[in-house]
Amino acid sequence: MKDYSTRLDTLAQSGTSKFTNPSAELVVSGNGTDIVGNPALTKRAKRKVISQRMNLALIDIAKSKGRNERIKGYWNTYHCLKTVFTSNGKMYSSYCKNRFCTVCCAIRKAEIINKYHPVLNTWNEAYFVTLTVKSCNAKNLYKWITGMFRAFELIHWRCKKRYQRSTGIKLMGVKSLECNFNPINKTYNPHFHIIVPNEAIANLLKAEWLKQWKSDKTLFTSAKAQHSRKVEDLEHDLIEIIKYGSKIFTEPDLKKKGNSSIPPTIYVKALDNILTAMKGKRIFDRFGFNLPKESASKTTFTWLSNYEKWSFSEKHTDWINKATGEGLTGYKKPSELAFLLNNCINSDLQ
DNA sequence: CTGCAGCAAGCTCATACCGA
DNA sequence: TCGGTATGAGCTTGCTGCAG
Repeated sequence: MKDYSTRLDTLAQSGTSKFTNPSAELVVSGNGTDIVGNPALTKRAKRKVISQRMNLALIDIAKSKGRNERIKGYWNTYHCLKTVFTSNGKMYSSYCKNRFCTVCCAIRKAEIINKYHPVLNTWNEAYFVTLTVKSCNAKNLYKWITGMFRAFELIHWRCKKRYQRSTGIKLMGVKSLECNFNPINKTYNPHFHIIVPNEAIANLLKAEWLKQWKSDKTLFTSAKAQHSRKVEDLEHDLIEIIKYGSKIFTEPDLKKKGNSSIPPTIYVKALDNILTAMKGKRIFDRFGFNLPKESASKTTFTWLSNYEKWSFSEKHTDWINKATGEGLTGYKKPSELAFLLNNCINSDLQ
C-alpha cells in the first residue's frame, strides 16, 4: 500500500507552499480548525470514512424504499467536508450539519457541551433521569416518539401551572431523545435522557411520566423502568445526554455478557427508520430555563491568498493534496476500522 | 353555586435543525 | 457558513370537568 500519509511535519509549515496558486484568492468563513498538534483531525478523518460509507448505504435504502425526499440530505452529508482548504496551519471547510453526519454531530456535540456546561455546573445536586416507553417495531416508532414528546409537553405544562399557582416546584433540566435498536428482537427503544438540578425534580418527573402513560389509555399503554441517579461526573453525563439521537453502532446484545467477540454493527435500515421517525423533532432541548444571553457571535470571514486544496479519499482515509499527493492528517485506516466497514454495516435488519 | 386543576390556544421570542 | 423553518419557551386568557 502506498504511503500517502504521516507527513504531519510539513503541516507546521505555514501556507506558502510552492504548489499554491498565488494569484488565486479564496474567501472562507469561520475561524478555521487548527491542523498542527490537533489530534481531533485524525478522529475527523475516521468519522468521515464511516460517515461516507454509512450515507451511501442510507442512500441505497432510501432509494429502495422509494423515499426520494431523504436522498438529498444523505448526499449532502456524503459530500460534507469532502474538499477542505488549508492556509497558515488552519483548515477551512463547509459543514452539512445534518444529524446523520458523524463529523458534524461530533462538532455540534462539543458546541452544546460547551454551551450548557457552565449552567449545569451550578446544579450541585444534579440528577440523571431516564424515561422510557415500551419497545416497539419500526412501523410504530414515529407514533411512539411523537407520543413521548406529547407526554413530556403535557407534564411540563402541568407542572408549570402548578408552579405558577405555587402548588408545585419548578420543572427544569435538559433532555435528549435517544433510540436504540435491538437487532435480536428487531425492536426500537426510544427514551429520554434528562439532567435535572435536584432529586425532587427527578422524582416528580418520574412520577408524572408514569401517571401520564397510565392515564393516557386511549393512545398508548403504560411503561415502567424509569431510572434516576445522582450525577457524579457532569462531563460524562452531559456527553451521555448529547450522544445525538441514535448510537450509530449497535452492540449485538447489551444484556448478555461474554458476547464481545461479535463486533458492533451499523444497522443502516434501522438507522434510516430512526432518522425518519425523528425528523423535525428536537432531539436535544432544555426545558424550564434559558441560557444566559451571549454576545451575538459575529460572523468571521477569512481571505486566503495562499491556500492549498485537499480532497477526501476514502481509499486513503485522508484528505489528499492533488498536487503533492500528501495526506493532510496522516490518518491510516486501522485494521479494525477496515474490518468494521467491510463486515459490520448491515443493510438488511430493520 | 364557587374554586381549583388541567388542557388548549394565541401571542412573541429563542433556538435546534436543515438546505444551500 | 448563513438564512429559513419548525419547534418549543414563556406568558396570558379562557374553557371544562369535578369536588365541595
